[in-house]
Amino acid sequence: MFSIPSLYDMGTCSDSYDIVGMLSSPTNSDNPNLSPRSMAEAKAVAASISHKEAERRRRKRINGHIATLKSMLPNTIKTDKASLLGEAVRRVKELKKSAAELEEGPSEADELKVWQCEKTGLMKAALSCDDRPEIIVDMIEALKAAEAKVVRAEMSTVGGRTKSVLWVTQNDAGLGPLRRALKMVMDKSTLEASSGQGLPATKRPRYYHL
Amino acid sequence: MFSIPSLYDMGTCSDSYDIVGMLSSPTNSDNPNLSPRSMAEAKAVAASISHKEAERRRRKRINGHIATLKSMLPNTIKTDKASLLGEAVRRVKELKKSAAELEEGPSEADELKVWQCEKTGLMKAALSCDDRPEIIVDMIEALKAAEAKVVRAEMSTVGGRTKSVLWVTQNDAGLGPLRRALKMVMDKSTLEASSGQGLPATKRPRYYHL
DNA sequence: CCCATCACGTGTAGCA
DNA sequence: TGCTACACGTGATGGG
Repeated sequence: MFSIPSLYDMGTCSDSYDIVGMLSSPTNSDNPNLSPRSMAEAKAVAASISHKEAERRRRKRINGHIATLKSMLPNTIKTDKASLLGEAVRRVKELKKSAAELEEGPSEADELKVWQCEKTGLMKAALSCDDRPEIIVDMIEALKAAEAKVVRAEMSTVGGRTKSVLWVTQNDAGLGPLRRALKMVMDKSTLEASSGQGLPATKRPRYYHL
Repeated sequence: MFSIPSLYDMGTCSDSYDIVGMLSSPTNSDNPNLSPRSMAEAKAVAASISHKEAERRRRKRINGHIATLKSMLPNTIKTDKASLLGEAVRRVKELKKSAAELEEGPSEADELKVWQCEKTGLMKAALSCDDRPEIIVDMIEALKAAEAKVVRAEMSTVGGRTKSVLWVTQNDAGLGPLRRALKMVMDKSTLEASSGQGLPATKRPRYYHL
């Protein structure tokens, strides 16, 4: 199978012991006419040490990165190299998830999701629909009517679409009212988009657009 | 790229040529009266095997984590193990920075920063001040006056304080008007906080609070 | 060719 | 003493 006889059979275990002696004694690099045997061996030795040092450098690079990695995520316990990399994996995964949550922008289709974040205990809501100037005010009013206290919000608008992600403090009312309130906001947005500007005159002429 | 498991992973290629033989042939663990020489050697061999396999497992753990790391950050070029870890460092640093930008919550002191994001080309603004119900409406009006189109916003409120981070499309007006507009919003917030509710009656009685 | 990278086995130091 | 984790040197392999 993996027979590699040619190379090593001859050299037979001259792995390293005598080479140190060769390294210092002959030193015939400048002298061209010398035993080709020792010349070849000297070359081999030089290659070996070069290889050794290269590998050393490589290890230093890797371990250096691992060290900085460990310094920047205060894992404290489990200073284990493997566990540390596991932690790094966790962090990067976390990053990708939270970044994808909103940064990916509003979705093409209208969407409303309301759920409970078991990590923080807060209620969370994500809503994407057509953008319009007063949507923020409508959202504020809807949230007030649902007695929902928003503790954090992220929103983005691109290409006439908008997406909002809300963190709401838990209250006894639960998810239902929050979902209904936001659904009304979303539906109003789609309605106004389909019918050509059908708001009578009761609307405040002032535009609130973030 | 790396990881050529084919050769050694399976039982193939009995890495330890004679040891397996030693392992099975003497089998003197139960026999007390035997050459103590060979017993000691057998123990040593067993220890060596155990050690070897343990190290193998450790390597597999580390490389496994590195593999998942590489799979989840599509670095494409530079599949190098060291460079990969460098990329991971970059990503985690990025995460910590963007997370610290707002998630750390509003600062204790009033603060307004307006700058240019060279990465996205957008103008960015971060503002933290006392919270009040109509601050969002005020911000909207101020931004409209400054002709600033907000393309993304993150805001959080905790303990009566609020912090907002805004991404604004670049316009010829530049950073100045944007800064001035937001400064007025911030100053109004601090003013109302110091004087006990000093708004006349011109204010809309309705509260807009996200 | 040489160079860079990898997986491997081993020596060794801390810890139960 | 056994176990765990680490750094080291070495053979093999693939790409300029």
